[in-house]
Amino acid sequence: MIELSKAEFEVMEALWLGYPAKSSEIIERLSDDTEWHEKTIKTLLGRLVKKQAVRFEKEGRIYNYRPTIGREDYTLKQSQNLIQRFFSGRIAPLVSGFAKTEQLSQQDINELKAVIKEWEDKQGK
Amino acid sequence: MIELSKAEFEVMEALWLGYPAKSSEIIERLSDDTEWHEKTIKTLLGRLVKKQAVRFEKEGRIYNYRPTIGREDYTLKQSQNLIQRFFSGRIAPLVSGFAKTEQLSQQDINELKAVIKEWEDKQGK
DNA sequence: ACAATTGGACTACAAGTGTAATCTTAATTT
DNA sequence: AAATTAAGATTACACTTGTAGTCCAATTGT
Repeated sequence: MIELSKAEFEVMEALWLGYPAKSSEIIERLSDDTEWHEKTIKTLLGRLVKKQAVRFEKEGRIYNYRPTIGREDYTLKQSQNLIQRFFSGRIAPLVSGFAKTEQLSQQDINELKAVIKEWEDKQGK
Repeated sequence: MIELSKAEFEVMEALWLGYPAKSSEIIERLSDDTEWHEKTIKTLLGRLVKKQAVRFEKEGRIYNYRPTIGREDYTLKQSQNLIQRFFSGRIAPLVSGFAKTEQLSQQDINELKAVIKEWEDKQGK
């Protein structure tokens, strides 16, 4: 599985916002959130290509980048990994921890209920 | 906040199992799960002390180590951090992802329901 | 008492990461 | 056309991480 550093993930976030995208566009998008130098972002793009998290097509001397992995896939796998390491793969202890520290809103509860209902409907049939 | 590398976390796991503990005990505990050389574990312990995740009292020329941070605290904070970065701080999308990939068992569902009930009871009153 | 072992301190070293700067070449500005 | 700018490639450099090895002093075994 492809592993991304924090900084690399930030660049992926910018790319996931819309692609294909030129480096100038990615730099532009990131300028809202970070103070990174243009050169830094280019370096990170290069590393992402090397890791095969990103590929590109040349258009003249400019590259059009696009992700090779989906945000959903990546974040879910990383989450599963963390939950495996920290909570032996069970998710309830994590939610319970959130509840204890007042991190759960009514909206979260509603959403969780919806997820549960969906799961039960699928099982039922 | 104290940041631990994966290997460092493994050592913390061994220490959290029981403390204070001498390095020989920690090495013994880790020998069940890993192939690490004794020297490797000593190095990691040293780094943990430097990071102040662990402290020790001397007993003669031997050190008795103990954690300065709790497992619960650490894992919850790291989880919150990940959920913040990946899901804008909302937990339902994560649970939903688990559901979609068949990672949710009946037991998980029951536990989640219990967490929800507890939350609601606390709110209600 | 001397040798071997053990605990901890210090050193090592490659790969990964954050954060660019420099070099080369092509495009754009004046 | 000459100068400046911009894209990408290459190089840099300190810090972290994984994974030990070496050195020294104390302890233990014989």
